[in-house]
Amino acid sequence: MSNEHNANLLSLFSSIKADEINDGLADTFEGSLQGLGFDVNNYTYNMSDALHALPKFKDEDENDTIEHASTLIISTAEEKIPLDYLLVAATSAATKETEETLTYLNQAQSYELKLARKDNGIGPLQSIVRVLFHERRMQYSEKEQLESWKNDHPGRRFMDVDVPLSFGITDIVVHPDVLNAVTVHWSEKCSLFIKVHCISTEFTQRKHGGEKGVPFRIQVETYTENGEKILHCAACQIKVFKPKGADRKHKTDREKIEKKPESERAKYRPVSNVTKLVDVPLEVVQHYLIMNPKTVNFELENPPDTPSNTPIASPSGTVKCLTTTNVTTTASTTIKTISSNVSANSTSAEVVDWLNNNRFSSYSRVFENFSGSDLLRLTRDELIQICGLADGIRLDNALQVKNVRPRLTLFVCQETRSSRRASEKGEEHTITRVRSEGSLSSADEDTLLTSLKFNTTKV
Amino acid sequence: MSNEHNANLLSLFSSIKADEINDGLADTFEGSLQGLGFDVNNYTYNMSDALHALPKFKDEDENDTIEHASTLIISTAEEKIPLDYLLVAATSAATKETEETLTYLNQAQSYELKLARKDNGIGPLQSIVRVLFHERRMQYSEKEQLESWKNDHPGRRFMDVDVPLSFGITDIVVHPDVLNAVTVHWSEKCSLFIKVHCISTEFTQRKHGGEKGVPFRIQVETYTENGEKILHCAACQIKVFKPKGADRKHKTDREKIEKKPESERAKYRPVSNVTKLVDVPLEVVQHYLIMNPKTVNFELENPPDTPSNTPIASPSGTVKCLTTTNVTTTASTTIKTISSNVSANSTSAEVVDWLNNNRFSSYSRVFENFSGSDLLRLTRDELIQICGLADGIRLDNALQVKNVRPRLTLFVCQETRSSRRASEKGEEHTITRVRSEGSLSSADEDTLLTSLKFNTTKV
DNA sequence: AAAACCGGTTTT
DNA sequence: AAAACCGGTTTT
Repeated sequence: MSNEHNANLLSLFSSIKADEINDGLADTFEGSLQGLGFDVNNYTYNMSDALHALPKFKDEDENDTIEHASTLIISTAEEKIPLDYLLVAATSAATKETEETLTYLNQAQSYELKLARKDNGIGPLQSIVRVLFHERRMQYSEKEQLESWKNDHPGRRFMDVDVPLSFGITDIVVHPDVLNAVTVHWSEKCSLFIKVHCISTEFTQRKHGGEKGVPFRIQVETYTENGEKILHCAACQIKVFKPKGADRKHKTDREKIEKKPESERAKYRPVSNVTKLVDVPLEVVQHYLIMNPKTVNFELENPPDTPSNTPIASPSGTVKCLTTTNVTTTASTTIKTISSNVSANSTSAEVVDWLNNNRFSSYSRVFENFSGSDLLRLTRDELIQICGLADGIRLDNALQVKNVRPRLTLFVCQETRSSRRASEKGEEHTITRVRSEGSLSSADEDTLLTSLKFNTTKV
Repeated sequence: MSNEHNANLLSLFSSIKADEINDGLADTFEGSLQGLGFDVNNYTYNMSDALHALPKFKDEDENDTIEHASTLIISTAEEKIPLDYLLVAATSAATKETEETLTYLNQAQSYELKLARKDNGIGPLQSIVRVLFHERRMQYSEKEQLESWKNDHPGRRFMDVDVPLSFGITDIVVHPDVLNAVTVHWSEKCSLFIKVHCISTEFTQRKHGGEKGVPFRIQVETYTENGEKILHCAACQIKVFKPKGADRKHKTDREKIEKKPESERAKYRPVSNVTKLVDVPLEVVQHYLIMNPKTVNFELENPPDTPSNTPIASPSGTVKCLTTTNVTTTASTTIKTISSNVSANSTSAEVVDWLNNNRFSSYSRVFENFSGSDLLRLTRDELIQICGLADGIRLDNALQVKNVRPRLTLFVCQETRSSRRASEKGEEHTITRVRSEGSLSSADEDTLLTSLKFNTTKV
């Protein structure tokens, strides 16, 4: 709750020598974090590289001890709020005990992600579910990778939530500019069904077969209801294959392990039908911010129990959001582009008016005899055929948006098709209210801005 | 020699019903052509589809007999000028006797292509060596495929001749706009060492591993010295793999065949260390012209011995080039862009002048202290680093051109680097004169225009 | 759904 | 240079 101690973690990092982290810290970490299933080297390398990337990093500070950093990370591994995230998908048989778990997913297939709270002390929560690159190397170029993927898959998202299947959620928020994350509001426990659309081989260098796919991670961060403070974070490593690819990979993994002698086999993790997301120390979450120079800070609750004489360890150190202005501006611009809308009751004259008012005037002749329902009946692919790729997608998106709240940076996910699908299946769900109207508090807005800052440099 | 009978083969094709060719003609052909190693169905399908593509094709002409076409093709299979082309690369073990030979090549590796004349009756020859798509489907979109490949590989050619290794050639002509063919002049016999840079998987639909690569063909056409008349044509099917891929493919083919029972194995072709190019009836060569509506006719010698009452079979029927004007105009435009040139003796002032006069003025400051030899010493990659991809390649190309003959559509290949490489190796070659000066007769020009018309719609 | 194929890539 | 790996694709 306290904002008075704005300790900037960057100032700590600038006092640690990178080589010392690489050489000595990994060993120190390993014993403490291995039980959590972390690839410790991954994090230390990340941090080392992040330090190199920082403009203010100074080699002459090498006299400082590394105890600070060590204390920092280990201390925050203690959980203050017990939360559990479980991905219902099997782990690979080919990962050793010393390695992080690896879970194979099929592209666009729905997998259940269970979020559960194990205490009763606090109110409703909101969680951000992200698909990130698992490797430092890729995280550095995340913005470019996302941008390039966006160009190759116009109108597509990195990940989606299968809303009709999901339950226990009071709200779900999908920002159209943040392709790799969604925010869900929930209370006691909930199940999200997530679909990942990007596949691991799309980010390899040559994009030809034969290359190992790039690993992603699914990361869940949980914040207080107002989104002001991060409470908890956990993640698991995944690889995403073309449909059926995950099954085949599981099979070849099994065959590979079965061929090994018993002594070798003992080194591997037992396969599990579900993947438990492993806690990420909240300081490590900072790492993703460091990756991106324009998204510097975020707010922390339960700060590290570090001695108060270290640069970072102000007892309740919270870091206030900084550069929110640009984000808000850009987002509200986006909103304007799809402000009013066509309904199934619209006449053809109203359709033409709407087209003209929404920069689709070059298509008003094409659609001059279309009623609202005629237009709404067109599929995305048909719209693309008629209007071309870019405008077709834009028109489809515009037609799907039901209500738009001005001045708000959030968008509603396209519930119509999903809901229809759900009722066809006759499935029952607990509250799966999709937020489509009403206003948000400024606190809500802050939370999403935090979300934006994690994953994009310019929105 | 006679130009008086300008029988247009297209007029014949428009009188044949496509279905009849598909249904009956293949059988008729098979016996006659199988000995030549042709995939007869391939040609008949090609022709059938070509007919469908012709605007003037008329279904009501179905009363015409198919005898004409049958006679036409078989009669021209008789060789009038005995020529032999041999590609020194092994055939696949996995092709059946009923199938055409298939030869695997590694990308960018030099393979010897031996051209030999078996008579002494005629003067010097010129041959066009092309890399084409083997399949009808791909041939239809050849222009688009080439264009797209060009964009993905700026400054690269489909195929090249390794000039230092080659011998017996009196001249070699590489047109910068025709990426998939070269013209060589020779007399008795010669050996070209050809390198193919495009690989078969680059033209599959998804470009991911797992897809069978698209087959190409190497086709050699030989013309009279003045290039006016085609004497002979032969081809072989190839697949091009990334380096070493051909060797691996040969190995897996062998393993695949060895697993089969003897009865099955008998159906396969014996492997050969060399690939003999199989004669293509000259009328079939027309097929490639039909593929492309803008490149209609070419000149024929030794016309088919068909009855004179058929539309096509004028006894010495030659077809005169038609739409040469566009080609010539465009080509001479190209020439202007690299008209004057920098020599090793140029002063830095002359270099700047040249840059300014050749639309490189934005780089004249960068190179203001470069003498001609300084500039010429830069590698292609260095030029790209300095000027960016497009201009770097353009500058490299411009600098490599030694002499430019105005009004001529031919360009000299870049002999400097190759020659240097050759002398380093200390290899001996017979006359490998690269044409770099002097003028060409208008007959030469005609030949190359023919070349152009085969492979490009707009030059 | 499972198995085989395919050819680029990486390892040995 | 040869063998194994990799994961998308095609066949069964």
